[in-house]
Amino acid sequence: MTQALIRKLEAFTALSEAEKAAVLAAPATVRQLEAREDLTREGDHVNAVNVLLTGFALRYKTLADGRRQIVSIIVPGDFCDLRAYLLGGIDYSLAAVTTATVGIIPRERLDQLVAAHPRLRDALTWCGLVEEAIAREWILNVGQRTALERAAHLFCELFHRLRAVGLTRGKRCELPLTQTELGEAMGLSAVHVNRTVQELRRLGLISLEGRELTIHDLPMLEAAALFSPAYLHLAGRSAERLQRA
Amino acid sequence: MTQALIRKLEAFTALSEAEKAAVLAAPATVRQLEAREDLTREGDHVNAVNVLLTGFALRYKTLADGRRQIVSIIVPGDFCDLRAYLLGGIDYSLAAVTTATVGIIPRERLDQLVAAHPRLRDALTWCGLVEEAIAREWILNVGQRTALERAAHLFCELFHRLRAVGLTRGKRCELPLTQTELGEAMGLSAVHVNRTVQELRRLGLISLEGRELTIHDLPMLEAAALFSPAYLHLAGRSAERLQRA
DNA sequence: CGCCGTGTTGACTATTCTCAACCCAGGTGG
DNA sequence: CCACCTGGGTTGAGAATAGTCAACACGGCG
Repeated sequence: MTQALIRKLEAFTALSEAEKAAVLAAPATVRQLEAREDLTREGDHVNAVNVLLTGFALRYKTLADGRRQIVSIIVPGDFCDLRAYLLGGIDYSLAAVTTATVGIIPRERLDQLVAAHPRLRDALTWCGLVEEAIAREWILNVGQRTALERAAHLFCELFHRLRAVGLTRGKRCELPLTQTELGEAMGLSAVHVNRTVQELRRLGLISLEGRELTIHDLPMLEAAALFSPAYLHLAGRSAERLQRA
Repeated sequence: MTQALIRKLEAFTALSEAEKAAVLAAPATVRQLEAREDLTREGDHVNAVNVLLTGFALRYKTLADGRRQIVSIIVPGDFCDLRAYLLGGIDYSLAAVTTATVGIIPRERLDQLVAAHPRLRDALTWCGLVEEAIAREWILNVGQRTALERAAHLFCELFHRLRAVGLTRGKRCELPLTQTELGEAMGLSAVHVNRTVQELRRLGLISLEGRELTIHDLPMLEAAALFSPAYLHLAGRSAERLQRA
């Protein structure tokens, strides 16, 4: 069930069988989330680390008057709150989009894990760095890209991330967000998202129907998005490259 | 010279004299940067960790056609590239705004440091989490806030962060960014920044002249910005609170 | 059968951008 | 010592992107 996580970690470094087994065994319990259910609210304090196993989730922040911004999309294999137990209180909320399952790794268990398998510590740190890199790209996205570029970019990112954990089928992948939610992720109104998506369809770049995204021409979509996958750091095995150096 | 860093870390946990001494001694060398000089470029690979000791710096990303987005403002005590040696290549560039000095901590030295003082490892991880929290708030900023709110928010954040490391004098602090740069940080054009700053002045909330920012009424400015300092995680000593729990 | 959530469309508005000009202070070279 | 040049800040006018409001369509579910 933590397959996706292992697959992701292996983009950083090859894992031994013992390490893989340790990761697989890490979650003490698994929790089921209903669609729309909150896992965490702003201000909560956590003492475990949650890994998303199946489904989609959103990390979001709200303003006092209700405006909401989605600050990350969480897909299987992603951590919901890596190391967040070090913070006094969490600064975001986290909600499931679809029904979802999360693996709960208690803090002590994580400590044991990295003590027993030192390379996993680096792997987890790397996960945090990638998350941060994605956040930076999102700042660029909302700050500089036009609506069309923004939407195209979001679709490219999601597709690459899902492909990295084996959740694409050919040119297709799941995309269970409503247009309102897509708008909250891109800093656009729902109406404008609708028109923008239609434009991408009209250009023959994508189809989006029934919670499923089809990318007809990924290179073209990437060009339209000014997308370059480097920031996802999935290109492979940076740990190994380091060793050789 | 790493005073600011120590001060910041102490917002997470009280440090022993030995730990403070270790942090002070961490930088193997100090490098001087000219105003506008790049420390890092997209794609670079680093094998050390740089701490900003004096001056201001910017982390930024660019689009193929030249659009530029500043993704973080780095003030004394902040890391320029914490743990970035784990990445295959860096996904951002980093430039000094003013003349600046950075302390260079080689990777091995950092490893020794956290091995000798385990609590410092958590402190550094905490720094990374705070950085990430700031990035999330910036997504919210560009995604949802109006131009006026955005500018007010940026000023509030900077003031709080500088105050935390002892770099404010009463209601004043340095702010050496040009209006063009402020625009690149907020996703606004330089012209619009100008009009927005004037509006904040007209409201009597701030003065901004000669690279110096004065906040006449911080509570009012915070209200105008929908600012709440929780995300900066400076409220103190989360490590201690954890222990008591 | 009717309701609700989501997607779609049109008409109008408004925030923000672009372009272009101008000002001013500080630094440089003659 | 002064002329000039440059980088930043400021202003105005017009254009464009994106937002708002309101209505309607459609499908699934109670």
